[in-house]
Amino acid sequence: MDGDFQEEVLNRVKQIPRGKVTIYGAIAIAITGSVRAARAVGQAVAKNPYPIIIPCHRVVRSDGDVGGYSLGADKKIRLLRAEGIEIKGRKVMNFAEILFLFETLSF
DNA sequence: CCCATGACTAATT
DNA sequence: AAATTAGCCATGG
Repeated sequence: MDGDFQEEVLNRVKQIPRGKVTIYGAIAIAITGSVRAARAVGQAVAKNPYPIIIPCHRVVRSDGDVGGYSLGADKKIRLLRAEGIEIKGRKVMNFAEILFLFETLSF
């Protein structure tokens, strides 16, 4: 697909429904086809120009840890809880239940 | 073009 | 189960 990697990332982030989360690796796979670009995805969302508006707080680590946030991890946790997501310590509860993954069109 | 950086991961200890 | 480690990739200097 076209253009800018960061733009692709933000487009995916916008698709994450309220009350759910996805992981960096899932976005990496959706865009590049490999989980290896997960770290680059983190770099991209770190520069998110519109936190909250673009819900990058719904992107967490593969192990269920909330991960980082430009406005601070604690802010990220508050936002997620406000959306009905339960968090214990730094871990997302019911992880598998609320995990959102992207479509893999196979023709 | 080479090098460092980081909101990551998987594997290992 | 928590901490380390090496690997990977898109940026920016």
